[in-house]
Amino acid sequence: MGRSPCCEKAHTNKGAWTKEEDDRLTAYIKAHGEGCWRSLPKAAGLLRCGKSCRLRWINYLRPDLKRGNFSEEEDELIIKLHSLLGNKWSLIAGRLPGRTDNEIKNYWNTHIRRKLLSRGIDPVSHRPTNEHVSNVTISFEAAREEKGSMFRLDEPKPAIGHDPVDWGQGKPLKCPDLNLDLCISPPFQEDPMKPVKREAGVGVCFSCSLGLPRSSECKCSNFLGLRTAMLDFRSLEMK
DNA sequence: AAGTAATGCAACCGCCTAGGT
DNA sequence: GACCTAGGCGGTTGCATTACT
Repeated sequence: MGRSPCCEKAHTNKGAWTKEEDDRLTAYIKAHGEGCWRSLPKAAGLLRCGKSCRLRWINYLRPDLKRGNFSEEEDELIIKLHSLLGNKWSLIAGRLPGRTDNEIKNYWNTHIRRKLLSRGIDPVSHRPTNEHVSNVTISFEAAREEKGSMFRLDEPKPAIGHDPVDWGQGKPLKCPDLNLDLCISPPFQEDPMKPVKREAGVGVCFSCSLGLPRSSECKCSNFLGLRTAMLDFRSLEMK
């Protein structure tokens, strides 16, 4: 059994909005403000789903929207933000006043993707498409979105420069997105001819190397079994 | 001029999450 | 903690327009 639909589909219009519907929605929101999208259609006399009203208002009817072509600066900012945030269109839109997530998403898919590909850049990874080295990008994006993280990207955009380091109202960010342009190489060995000597507290037991829960006898100092099992940071070369 | 393919974009769909009970 | 609801988001679709043959 699935969720109940967000509205009564049998009695709702679908497809393109008419001028009259736009006028009704605009007039209602101007009079009563945004909010309670579920009940809005009925109150405004619209045969539309609440979600549809919200989308129409946010994407096309809001008075603060900037219509028209994207500038070169906006292009570059979108590319930069996408390289940091990925497909977080709403967050990207939050940094571009007057632009909506839907508009940016469409613009990305129709223009910027092609632009990057023509430059020989992969629009997903933002790396040259002919790059053969296996790269690892370590991002704190996921952690950042959690409560209590060092800073939040969904804060209102300060009227400072476009560089992410400026987003903290001029204060240096404690943890900007970490993109070390790392690549994986064989594990570090001071002298490849010497056998590796593991000191107490440095080596890992078998279970830790597999990432299994630590046993009571375990004296490993590894971090989630990553020290030698997966990520010996000494072996991550800075490019 | 007509037919077809490519493109752009508005709108929808389904999932996720936060907040309330 | 479980459940429900509304709002929000990203992916996808479908239609109108434009470009090409």
